[in-house]
Amino acid sequence: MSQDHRSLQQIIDFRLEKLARIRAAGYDPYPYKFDPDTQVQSIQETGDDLVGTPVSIAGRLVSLRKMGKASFAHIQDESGKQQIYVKRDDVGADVYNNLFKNLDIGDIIGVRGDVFRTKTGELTLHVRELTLLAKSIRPLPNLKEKDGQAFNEFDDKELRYRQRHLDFIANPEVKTIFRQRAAIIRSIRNFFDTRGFVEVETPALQPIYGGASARPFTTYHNTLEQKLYLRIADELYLKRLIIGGFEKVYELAKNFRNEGMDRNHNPEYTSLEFYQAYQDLYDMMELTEELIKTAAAATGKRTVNFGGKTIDLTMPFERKSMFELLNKKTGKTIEKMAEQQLLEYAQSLKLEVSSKMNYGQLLDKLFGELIEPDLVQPTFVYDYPKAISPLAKVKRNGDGTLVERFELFIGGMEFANSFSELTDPLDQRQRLEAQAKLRELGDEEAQVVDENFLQALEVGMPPTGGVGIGVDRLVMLLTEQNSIKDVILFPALRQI
RNA sequence: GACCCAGUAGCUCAGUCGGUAGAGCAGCGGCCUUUUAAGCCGUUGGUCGCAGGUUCGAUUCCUGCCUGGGUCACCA
Repeated sequence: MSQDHRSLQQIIDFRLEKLARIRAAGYDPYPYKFDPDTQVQSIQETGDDLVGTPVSIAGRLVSLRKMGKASFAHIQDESGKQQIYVKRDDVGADVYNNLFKNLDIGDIIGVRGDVFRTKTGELTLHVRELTLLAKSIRPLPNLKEKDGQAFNEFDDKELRYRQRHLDFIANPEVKTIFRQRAAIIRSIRNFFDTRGFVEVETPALQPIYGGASARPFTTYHNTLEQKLYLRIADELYLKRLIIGGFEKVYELAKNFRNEGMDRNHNPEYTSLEFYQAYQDLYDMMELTEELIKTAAAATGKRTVNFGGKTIDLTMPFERKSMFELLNKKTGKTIEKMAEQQLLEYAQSLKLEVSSKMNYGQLLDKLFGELIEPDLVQPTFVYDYPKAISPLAKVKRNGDGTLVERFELFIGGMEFANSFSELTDPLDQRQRLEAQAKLRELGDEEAQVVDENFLQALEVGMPPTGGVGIGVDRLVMLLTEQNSIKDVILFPALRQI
């Protein structure tokens, strides 16, 4: 408390004095329970039919208008705000003078009374009994509003993220984003459960990290005397489950990536990965499309406004090969270009490329710059270069440079990544060893060789389709938020 | 990591072409038994993000740093 400045400390001191007066008058400021029989939303919905009916509600005091021997106030519960009318002659002089007069905005109270309509028309609870449920000793932001329009709105993003509880009190509509998030995740679980998938949990602490190209967080286990990594993906463990005979698995996992943060990236984020034995990339496309449409339906939206563009989530998703998109955009035949030609072409477009980049990285760069931003309506892009896809099977009937991989783009952003999973253990070993060479050359995001995973693959893995989806991004899309911080309850911020 | 913007009372913000600051709300005291951004009278509260520099004097100008936001780069 000593770090509070004097003006704030003064407010806290006044509230502590009130707390003491309440105790001295024999009221418990922090009692054990209260049983409200109604939520305020249902009072407002029922309307005049409720007039005269006794109800009890509980919530936080968010406005207070004292007029001597009678007062109006609003209390806010999870469902909304309710005006209450507290009159000395109805609650009793002792409660009014010794308890009610020592209340502040922010206190949590329970009230029993009956409903009436004031002369200005607001359905109001006429309080007969008032119980303090928690005394607040630290002030809230201003909560003034009229006709739904807030004054002195609590909208400083830093304060809102650092003190989320205040955000939810001052801006209760923000809670709907997180209710929708819960509904989306529930619909995802339901989607897989009804299709016979098993939900699993694999290690977040891993002795070797893998399954994606990213930099990990490291930690240390004292008893094992061993370095551990926080997972960047759960892919390799899920594949071991497929090898072991689980044929359909999914996991909603927190991943941790030690990389930059911005409106699309939080260092810890939620991924969905699912794998189905005996299926391939094209089966996964269909499953992914169905899944996203199911999740969208859970929010009741058919179209969303995302990044200033309207996206229709009911239409069939587009399916395009990377070259088809690049050729159309550039007017060239990109697949006929060799690495050197691709480099020169990218340089001619003034893209940031270097001669150290391989064929796959160059193609990925071109695609990211020229095509991704235009992929507004949901589009599956397939035929990825092998060099940047070490966990995907080579494209069937191809020349060996491409793999069976798709990524799903919506609103210019990547939402899903999928492979016909590489199941050839010898090929997989070579690809991971190639990644290890990239690491030696300084690519900190290149993947590492996981001997345990390779040995599992050697036991034999059925043909399998697998998909990874960024759940936070999906929530962003479906709740029309343009920052990942707005769909994560406590986004990462620097400690101050 | 680079660039741009911001940080003044508990909250929302003004302001100082350099002379150590104001408002509304909240708070405190008083009046008020159907108010609703309640009202009326009175009133407390600030290391002006932090640290240096220039200056007789810095919250204001300069430099560095901290925190957040935005854009870009990388990634999901």
